[in-house]
Amino acid sequence: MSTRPKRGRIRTNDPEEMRRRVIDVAAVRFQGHGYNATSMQEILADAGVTGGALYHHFPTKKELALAVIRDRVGPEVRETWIKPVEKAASAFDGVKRAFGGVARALDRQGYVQGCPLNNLAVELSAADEDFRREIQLIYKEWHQSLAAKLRSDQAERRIREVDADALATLVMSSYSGAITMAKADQTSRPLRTTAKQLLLTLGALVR
Amino acid sequence: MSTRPKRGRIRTNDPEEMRRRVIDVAAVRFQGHGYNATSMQEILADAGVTGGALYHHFPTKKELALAVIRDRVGPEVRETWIKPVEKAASAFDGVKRAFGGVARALDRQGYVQGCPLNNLAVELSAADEDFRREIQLIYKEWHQSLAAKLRSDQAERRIREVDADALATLVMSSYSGAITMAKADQTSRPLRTTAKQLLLTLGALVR
Amino acid sequence: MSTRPKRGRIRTNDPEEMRRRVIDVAAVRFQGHGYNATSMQEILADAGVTGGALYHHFPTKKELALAVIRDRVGPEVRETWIKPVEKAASAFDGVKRAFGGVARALDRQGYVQGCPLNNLAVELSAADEDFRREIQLIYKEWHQSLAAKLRSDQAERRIREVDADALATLVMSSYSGAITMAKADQTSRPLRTTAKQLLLTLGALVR
Amino acid sequence: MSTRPKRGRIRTNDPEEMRRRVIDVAAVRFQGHGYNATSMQEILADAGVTGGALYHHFPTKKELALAVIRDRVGPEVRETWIKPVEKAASAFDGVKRAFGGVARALDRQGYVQGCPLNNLAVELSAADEDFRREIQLIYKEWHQSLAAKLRSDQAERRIREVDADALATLVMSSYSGAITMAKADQTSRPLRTTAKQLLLTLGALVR
DNA sequence: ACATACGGGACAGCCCGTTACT
DNA sequence: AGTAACGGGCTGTCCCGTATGT
Repeated sequence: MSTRPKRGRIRTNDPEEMRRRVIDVAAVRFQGHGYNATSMQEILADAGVTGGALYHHFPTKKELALAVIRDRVGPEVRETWIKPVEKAASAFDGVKRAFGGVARALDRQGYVQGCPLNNLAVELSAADEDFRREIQLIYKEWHQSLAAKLRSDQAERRIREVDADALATLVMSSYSGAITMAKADQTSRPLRTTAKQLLLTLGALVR
Repeated sequence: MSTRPKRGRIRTNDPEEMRRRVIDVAAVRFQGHGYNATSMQEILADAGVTGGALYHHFPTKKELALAVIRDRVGPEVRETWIKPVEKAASAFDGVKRAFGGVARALDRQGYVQGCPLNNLAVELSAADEDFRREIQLIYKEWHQSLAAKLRSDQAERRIREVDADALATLVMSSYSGAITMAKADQTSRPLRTTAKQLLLTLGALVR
Repeated sequence: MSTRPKRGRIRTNDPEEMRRRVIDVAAVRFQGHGYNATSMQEILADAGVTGGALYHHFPTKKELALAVIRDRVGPEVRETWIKPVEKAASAFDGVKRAFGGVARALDRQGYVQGCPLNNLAVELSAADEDFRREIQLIYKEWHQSLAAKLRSDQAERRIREVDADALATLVMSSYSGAITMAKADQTSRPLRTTAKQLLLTLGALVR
Repeated sequence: MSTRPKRGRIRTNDPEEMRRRVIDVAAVRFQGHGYNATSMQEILADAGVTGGALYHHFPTKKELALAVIRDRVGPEVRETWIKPVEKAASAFDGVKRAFGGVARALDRQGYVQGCPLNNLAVELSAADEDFRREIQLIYKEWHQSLAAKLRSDQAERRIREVDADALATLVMSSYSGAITMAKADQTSRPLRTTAKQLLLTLGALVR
C-alpha cells in the first residue's frame, strides 16, 4: 500500500509550475514548427510531463494553443512593441526601437522563426474562429497603442495631421510583412530595409 | 463475360491533365487549410485520383507542394502583382491596381484565406530549406519587377529620387502584412487601409 | 442515457495480460510466416488489441520482435534443449532427448514451421544488428549448456577427451541445419536421420 | 510521328541480357535482405529496367524468385559443393574443400549473408509449396552427389561401411546449420569449428 | 494532481501488378 | 520488346483524446 509511484517520474504536485512549463514548451514549438506540425507528444516529452497531467490542465490541443496565445504571444507583443512605443519620446522613436529590437534579436538567434503572432495568425485565423478572435484581440491592442502614440504626437504638435489609425495600420502591416519576408529570406535584411523606408515616411511628417 | 475491367475505373492515360487536376486541388487545399492540415487523402478524393497515380507523379507530399509553389503560386503572384505593375503607367498606379484587385477579390469571396505565397512562406520557409528556396525565388521576382518599375519612373522623371529597392521592399512588406491582418480580421479593411496610407507615401514622391 | 462508453470495448487495464497476448500472437506469426511477411494489423486483429494499446507497449514492430525473441524464443530454446540436456544422464542422452522431442513435436503438428530461433536468425541477423545481438545471446546460452554437459561427462570419465566447445558447435549446427532441411522437406526425416548419424558419432566417444 | 522514346532511357532490345540483369540483381537482393524484404522497385531501379519490361519477362515476383532459385541458387550450390566433391579424391577431401572454400569466401567478404539456398529455404519453404519444391530439388541433387561419393569411397574400400545416405544428410545439416550460426555470429568461426569437428568424424571412418 | 493504459482512427508512403501505348 | 501511366489496397507509425487507477 505504498503511495509512491511505481516507476521513475518524480511527482512534484506543483500545478502552477507544471502549467507554466507546458505552456512554455508549447509556445516554443508552435512558434518553431507551427501548430499543426507540433504533436502533443513532442510537448509532453519536452516538458517532462505525462499525458494525464497535461490533459488535466488543458483538455484539448486547441485549449492549450489558446492559452499560449493569451499567456505568451500577447505578452510578447506587449514587450516588443507596446511598451517600447509607450515609453518612447515619439511614435517615430517607438517604431524605430521596436523594429531595431526585433532585428537585433533575429541576428542574435542566427535563424529566423518569425513573429509568433504573425505565424499563428496566418496558420490558424482562417481555420478556427476562436483562434481568430483571440489573435485579433492582440492586433487590436497593438493598433490602439500605436494610434494613441501618433495622436499624442499630433496633440503635442510634433507631427503633421494624419489619419492616426491608418498610419498605425501601415506600421503594423509593414512590420508583419517584413518579418514574413525575413523568415523567407532567413535574414534580418527585409526587416531592416522595411524599417528604414518606413521611418523615412514617418520622418517626413515631423515638423 | 464482359471484356471491360471488372471493377476499375476507365483509364484515360492523360498525364498532363491528371497532373493539372492534382496540383489544382492541392493548391486550393494548401491555401485553404495550410500544408500540414491538408491530408493526401483529401487531395486524392477531391481530385478523383488513385493513390498509385498520385504517387507516380508526386512521390511525396513535399514534391507535390513544390510543384504547387512553382506552377500555381508563382503564376498567381505574376498575375496579381507583376503583370499589373508592368502594364501600369507608373509604380504608383501599379501598386494601386494590385492592392485594389486583391481587395475586390477578397470582398467577392466573402471570407479571407490570405495570399498563397504569404501563407506558405510563413508555414514552411523556416521548416524546410527546399520550400524556402522556392518561395524566395518568387519574392525575388516580385521585388525585381517593382524595383524596375520604380527605377523607370525615376528615369522618366515622374518621381523623385528614392532607393528603389528599399521602397519595393516596403511595398511588398506592407502588402504581405496587410493581407495577414486581413486574414486575422476576416475583412478586406486592413488591406484597404494599408493601401490608402501606402499610396499617400508613394504619392508624395510624385513631382 | 447509459453511462457506459458509447461504442467502445470494455477496458480492463491489465497491461501484463495485454502484453502477453500480443507477444504470444506475434511469436506465432513470426514463426509461421516470418517477420517481414507478418503485418502489424494481423497481430492487432488476432490479439484483439487496438492500435493505440499496441503502440503503447511496443512503439515499433522491431521492438515487438525483440520482445518476442527475449520472452518467447529464448525460453523455448531453454525448454527444448537446455533443460533436457541439463537433466539428462549424459550429453549423449540429452542430445538424443532433445532431437527426439522436437521430432515428435513436428510429427504431431503435421507440418514443419522450423525452429523459431533458426527462422529469425536467418531472416534478421544480417539485416539488423540489434536483432543479431539478441539472437546471438541465445545461441551462446545454448552452446554453454551443451559444452558444460560434455565437460562434466569427461570429468566423470564417461567419454573420451574431446574439444567440448567444438563438439557442442557441431551438435548445434547439425540440429539447426537438420531442422531447416526438415522444413524444406516438410517432414521430420532429415531431423531423425541427422540425429541418428550424429548420435553414432557421440556414441563412439563413450568408453 | 517519330518512333524514338520521349525521354531518357535507352532501349537496347536485348531480352537475354535484360533477363540476366534482372535475375542477377534479384539474386543479390533476395540473398541480402530476403525475399519479403526486397521490393520489386528496388530490383527495377538497381537493374535499370522499367516495370513493364520486368513484368514482360516475369509476370509475378514469385515467378522471378523461382527463376532465381533455378538459375542462380542451384548453380551456386553446384559450384560450391557438388563440383568440388565430385572432383575430390575422397568424400573427406570434398567436404574439406567445400567448407574451406565457403569459409574463405566469407572472410573475404567481411560480412556474412549466409547461404542463398539456406536463406530461401527458411524464409519460403513453409509459406509456398512451389518454392519448397524447387528448393527441395536442389537439396536432393546435393544429397545425391554426396551420397554417391561416399558410396564410391566404400566401393573402393577407402572407408568403412556406413549408411551413406545418413552420413550425407549429416554433412548437409551441419553445413547448413553452421552457416546459419555464422550469419548470427557474423563470423566464419562456427563454420570452421563445425568443419573441423565434422571432419574428425569422417576421418575416423578412413581405414 | 497526476500517471499509466488504452481507444480508434488517420497519416504519408509504398506495395505488386495491370493497362494503354509505342 | 519495352515504356510510362495508373489502379487499388495495405504498411508501419503516429495522432489526439479518454478512461482507469493512485
